[in-house]
Amino acid sequence: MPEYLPTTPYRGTRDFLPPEMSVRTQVYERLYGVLESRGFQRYDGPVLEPIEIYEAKSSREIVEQQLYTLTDRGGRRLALRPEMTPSVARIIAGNAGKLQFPVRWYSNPNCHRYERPQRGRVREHWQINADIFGSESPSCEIEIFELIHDMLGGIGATPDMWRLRVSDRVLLSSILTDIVELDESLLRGVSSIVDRWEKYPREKLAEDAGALGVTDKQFDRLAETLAGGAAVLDEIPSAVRENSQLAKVLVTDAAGLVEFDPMIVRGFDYYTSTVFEVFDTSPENNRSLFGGGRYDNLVGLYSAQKIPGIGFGMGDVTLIDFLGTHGLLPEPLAEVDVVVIPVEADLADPARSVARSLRAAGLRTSTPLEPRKLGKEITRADKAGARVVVIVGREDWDGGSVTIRNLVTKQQDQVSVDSVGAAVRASLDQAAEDVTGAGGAPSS
RNA sequence: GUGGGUGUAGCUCAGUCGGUAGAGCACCUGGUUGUGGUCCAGGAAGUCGCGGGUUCAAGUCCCGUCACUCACCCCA
Repeated sequence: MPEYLPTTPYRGTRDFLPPEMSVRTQVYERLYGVLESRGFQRYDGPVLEPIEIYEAKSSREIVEQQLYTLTDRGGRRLALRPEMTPSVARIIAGNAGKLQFPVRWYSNPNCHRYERPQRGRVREHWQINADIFGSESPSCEIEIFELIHDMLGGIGATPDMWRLRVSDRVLLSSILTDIVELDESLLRGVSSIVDRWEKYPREKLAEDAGALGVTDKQFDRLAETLAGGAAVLDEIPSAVRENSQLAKVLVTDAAGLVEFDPMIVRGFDYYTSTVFEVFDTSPENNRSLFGGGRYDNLVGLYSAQKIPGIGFGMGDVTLIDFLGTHGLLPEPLAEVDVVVIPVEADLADPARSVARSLRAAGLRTSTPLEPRKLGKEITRADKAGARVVVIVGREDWDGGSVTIRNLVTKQQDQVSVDSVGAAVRASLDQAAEDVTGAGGAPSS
């Protein structure tokens, strides 16, 4: 008995068969289209990076528990990238001399984290990253917020399906030190408690805060402040607000793009000001979809230049879950539009010739790779999603014609070889009209 | 790292009181010459997750293990 190797993909990674790949590709292409319509340019980088670029600024959990690491033959310590931001900061720093700042960049890298797979989380995912580098203007925040609206709109989501909640690390620090009157040494620990605020019972939060050294009075003040939401903005000293990118956005028309919410914190250490997170509003998928923020010091790890950045990462797993929850997933694309079927094996050459002219006419066309009975081939063509087959028979061909059969309308016509492209196209258009006419789909 | 659920054909699952495996769908072939979806007939396809134990006998009982999955932790 031979011992076979496993066919399942490595834990937490996925194979994408053509139908799933088609769905993913269609979603991505819409998103790329939106990004490029706003002048974002695509870049890419290596999946392997020196481990140090994560040790410096990513969250501690990522580095200590979730990094895939390896040592190369030269003894260099490397990691599979768990996220793209450190890489893009490195690329920006290394090429700053030839770039015209500010730049708008995007990418769609696969990223790896060693963790336990569950809904919405795997070990390898693809994450669209969109970032702006080289500007401290709050216009960058507005650009990113508008981009998020456009991207979600571009994949069919309506504004009631999601919420864009924003905060600012500068404002949060002020809330914690000026309003709650915490010592600065507690900032990090208490920020983490704020991050978990919605997910835990009050007693648990109080206990954790107490363990850090937060007094009951301070905790109550914190709870009261967070419950007040945006009202806290008025209490924050104006000198602080001048240092907050987000505060500047919130006094413009663009304030309507977001909801200020002091409970938004996010786990990465490198965020310095604006932070934001998009949530699904559906009760069935009530979760954070993606998020990002401003990181003004990350490029500074690589060079003396001060190049601020702001951006976000949108992962494919949560995005596909979101689209599925709201019934927004596109249908997989059919294999081909047309299959050209020779009735006899020795008509394969004519069939390929007809197929070539159909492709020249812009139609996705295939021919059978193995000879089978005509009926079988029509079945296969139908299952492949072709709406038209072209039948190349001996008598027709000798007389300079072929037969086109529309699998949707069942209409069948004999046409001259010269006009086959136009005839198939007309047949496809007719079938499409029949479908939309009968379906009565809403226009929006 | 912690806890729960589930592992039988490609898929969804059944399998009684232990007696060495079934259905539906899908797939392939045929129902005579160049016409699909229905119908009919036939066919192929299973290390019952894996290892051990109990037993004359294990898909079934016991132990272990692995995988998948959901949740926690944390986060995207």
